[in-house]
Amino acid sequence: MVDDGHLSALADTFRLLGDTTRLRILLCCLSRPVAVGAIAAELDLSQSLVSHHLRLLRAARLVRHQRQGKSMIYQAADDHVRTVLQDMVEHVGEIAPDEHAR
Amino acid sequence: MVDDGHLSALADTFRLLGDTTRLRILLCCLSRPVAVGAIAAELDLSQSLVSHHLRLLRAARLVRHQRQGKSMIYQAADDHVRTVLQDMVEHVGEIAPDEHAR
DNA sequence: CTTATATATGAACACATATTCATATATTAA
DNA sequence: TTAATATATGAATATGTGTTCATATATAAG
Repeated sequence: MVDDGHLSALADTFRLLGDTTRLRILLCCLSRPVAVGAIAAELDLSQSLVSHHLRLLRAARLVRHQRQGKSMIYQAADDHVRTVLQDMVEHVGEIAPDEHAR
Repeated sequence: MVDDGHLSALADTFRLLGDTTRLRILLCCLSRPVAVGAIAAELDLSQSLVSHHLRLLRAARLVRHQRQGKSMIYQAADDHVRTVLQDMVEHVGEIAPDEHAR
């Protein structure tokens, strides 16, 4: 399923989603383009912190950005990203009362 | 999409997949049940390390296990886990030549 | 019982990284 | 040009965590 070449890239991408702050940032721009400052304001985070995280999300192609005047507009890269998030949300949401005797 | 209550659980689960060793372990038992020792042997890892990682994967319900004699047999929890992995593999595999033309 | 095998666990260390602070870069307006 | 606004970046630090080693627990056989 995964060759060694893609293994570290795969882990890198998952690890980026493994931080609540980055997750919030990604979720914040999941369905619409948002400026850096707006993300910081909405999530009550420092501009610097948001920018640092967006840089990492950008490097993993989880978000894309474009300049709009003085602002930089970020949004989730594609539906693929949304699908991964949605699937994991469903996994986490599953309650396992008897740990599934499958 | 995600309430605050599930946010940390979501991040925790992603973070677990963000380590190459844990990913290899999970991939190793993705399509069939495998004993701890067999995983360690196949991936050339110490038994202790594999057990530590399996404990974490278990806590996140990414794998399930059952005793079989002296061995503990582990396998991926369900198809949901496989779907998440498959989706992310596809994301990582996407080469974006035009993405750089900005 | 003892012995062997398989797995789990606690502690310690080494390394990675999220956050803050200060500062740099870029764009727009005057 | 200068000033204001928006974002990016480098350094330092504090916290988190993957790994190793030693040891404990559990099952099976003699």
